[in-house]
Amino acid sequence: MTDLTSRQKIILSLIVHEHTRTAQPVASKTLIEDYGLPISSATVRNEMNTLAELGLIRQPHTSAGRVPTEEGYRFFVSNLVQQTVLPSATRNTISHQFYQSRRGLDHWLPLAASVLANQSQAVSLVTAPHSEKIAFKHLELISTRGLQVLMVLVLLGGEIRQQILALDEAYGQEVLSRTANHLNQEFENKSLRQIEALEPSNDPLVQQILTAILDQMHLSEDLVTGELFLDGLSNVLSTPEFAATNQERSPLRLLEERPMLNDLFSRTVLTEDIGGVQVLIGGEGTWQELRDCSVILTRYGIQDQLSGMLGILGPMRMPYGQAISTVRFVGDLLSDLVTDTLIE
Amino acid sequence: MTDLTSRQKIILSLIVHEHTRTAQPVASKTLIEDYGLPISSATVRNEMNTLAELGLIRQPHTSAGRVPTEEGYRFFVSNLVQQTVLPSATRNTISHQFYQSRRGLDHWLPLAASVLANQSQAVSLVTAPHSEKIAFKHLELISTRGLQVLMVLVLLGGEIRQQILALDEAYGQEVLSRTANHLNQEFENKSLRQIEALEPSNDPLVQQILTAILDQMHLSEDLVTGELFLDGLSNVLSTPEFAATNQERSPLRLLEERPMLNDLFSRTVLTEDIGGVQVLIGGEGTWQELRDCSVILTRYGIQDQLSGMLGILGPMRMPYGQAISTVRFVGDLLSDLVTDTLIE
DNA sequence: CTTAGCACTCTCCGATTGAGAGTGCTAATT
DNA sequence: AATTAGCACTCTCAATCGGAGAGTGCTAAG
Repeated sequence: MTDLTSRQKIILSLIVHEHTRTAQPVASKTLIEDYGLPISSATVRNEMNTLAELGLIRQPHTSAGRVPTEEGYRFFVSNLVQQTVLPSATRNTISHQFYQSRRGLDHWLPLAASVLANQSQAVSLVTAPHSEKIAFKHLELISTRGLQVLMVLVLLGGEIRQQILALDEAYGQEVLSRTANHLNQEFENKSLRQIEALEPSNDPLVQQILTAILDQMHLSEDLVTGELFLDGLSNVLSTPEFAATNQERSPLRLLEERPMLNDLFSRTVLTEDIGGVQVLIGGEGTWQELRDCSVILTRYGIQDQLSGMLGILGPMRMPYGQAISTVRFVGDLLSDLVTDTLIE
Repeated sequence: MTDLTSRQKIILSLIVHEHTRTAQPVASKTLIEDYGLPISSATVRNEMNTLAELGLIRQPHTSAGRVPTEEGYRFFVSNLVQQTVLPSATRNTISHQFYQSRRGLDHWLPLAASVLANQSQAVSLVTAPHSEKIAFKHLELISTRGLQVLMVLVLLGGEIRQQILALDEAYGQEVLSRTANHLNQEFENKSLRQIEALEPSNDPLVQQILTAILDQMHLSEDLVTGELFLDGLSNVLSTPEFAATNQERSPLRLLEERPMLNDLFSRTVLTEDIGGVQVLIGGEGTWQELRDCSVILTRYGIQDQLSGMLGILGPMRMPYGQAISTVRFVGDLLSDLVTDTLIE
């Protein structure tokens, strides 16, 4: 598939670049004039014909300029895109924002979304990191009033889940604390499966709490529950690709449908895989809504322990080089932060 | 201001109703044909002239039908809107969703947003409830590794805040638990101000933790940090009022700007106040972006203790009766739930 | 005060037109 | 064999025009 002459590659790159800039079909004359190609427009047109036969570019209509096809973008991203290095000033500014602020994912995740959106001028998505293996870390029972007890459950990895329990019987804070401590010793670092396998207790209080703990751990197992941070919606509202001309078919709809998003995230086999950064171009036949869009995703965190997804969604006509670099950079940054603050 | 004849009120109501339905200017003939008014179109036109002089309706251009003005909608909402009662089937369905699911705000809030969005076919906003007075409830220190400690802070009202502390010196879980218990006894139910007023401890560990606690309590004081749940974006993407024709001026932009949102929420003096539900029509001169939109808001929770905001944002042309009822219903529902599970 | 009647105005839609952009093809050149 | 100049051709886009239709405002009669 790499059997393009170097001149054809240059021309394809230029078409992609120019079309990204102007959103217009690219004329042969534009290329030689604006980019100073040392050949004539007729030659460019001949090459364009070849590229069109290969399905990499197309004409919106006879006698118009050329536009990259989905395939064309794919070829470009796989073979031609040059990773831009973010200017060190930009990198420093971004890092600084993360390291100066209070430590904690609750700040970092929205911040990551914000940075991604601003840098890429697209929509950004960041999911909260999620443990591969759910395991118990710490339990706390806090008496509130009447039969109500606030249960705070900390999982390995640092995920915190809370629930209000309505107990069958009133217990003092004294008893609750003792029970919690007892369970803390018994369960520490045990996985969901291990806890499930333990034989049930006779104590009704323990039984009730155990049920709640298992409930919460099961919930935490589902990706669906994880928090999702979005930003940059306003960046794309005005672009034609996101306009809701085609009623109800706007790509933004995807962002509100958790099942679809999880599907998107869990798609491990993506067509383009650039050093951990995955590029999904034009919905890859699966997502109608993304026909004119691209998604750039990466996983961050710690392999097999605590990881999340982060990426951007923008028009297919997108500065891929910069976008990929930005996603990678922010991903690496978050990975470092997560590693530093891992609860184990 | 209520000095309209009853016939004028009927005509205004019908114009509002019809325009809400069709989004088109309303002709005099339409009113008598579709709504069976026992008068002629000429009479209707005369009345329309009066209404136009009062600034309640206007013509987009000479010889077109009439459209309600901002003032017209305001008059309608203040004087004419009839609160529809949600069908009991609908009410039951909604209640059921809340009461069947696991108890906990983390489920209820997104659910409320989803219900509001579906019912109103507009964008919904729900903020997490927030304590008026920040006060300490419970502290937990969990040793993780090295110098790192996970601090979990429960505030009165049930808000949970977590932070990872990097201590100066390594302490065992033993010491941490003792310290936490000690602070729990000393601080229980104390407000931020009271804790600030206490004289500092000599223990360096306590000092460091106290700093973190106060930091977190201060953060919790800012509305800005509260979580915000949105839903129903796709409901309005295709409506002209939300289209980003006027670049960067889409009402949806507001939803990404926390300062603006807080401003909106904190605006206590709203022009229309219907039994706790506030209706903001056309941005009220303050929000340019909302020129063609309306916001229906209400506060839920427990007065002076733990409360949040919830509401919808839709086109000015909106079925106010139903929208107001829905907002009120969901607000009351959440208030009940919050009251039931209050941490005190 | 209400209404029938009618002229008037303004929008909307389709058809028409001309200019301009950009191509494809052919024949000449390197 | 590859490149290029030249030119006719095609298609879009924007502007213009005109007629149909919707809806009003006004006047005069009931």
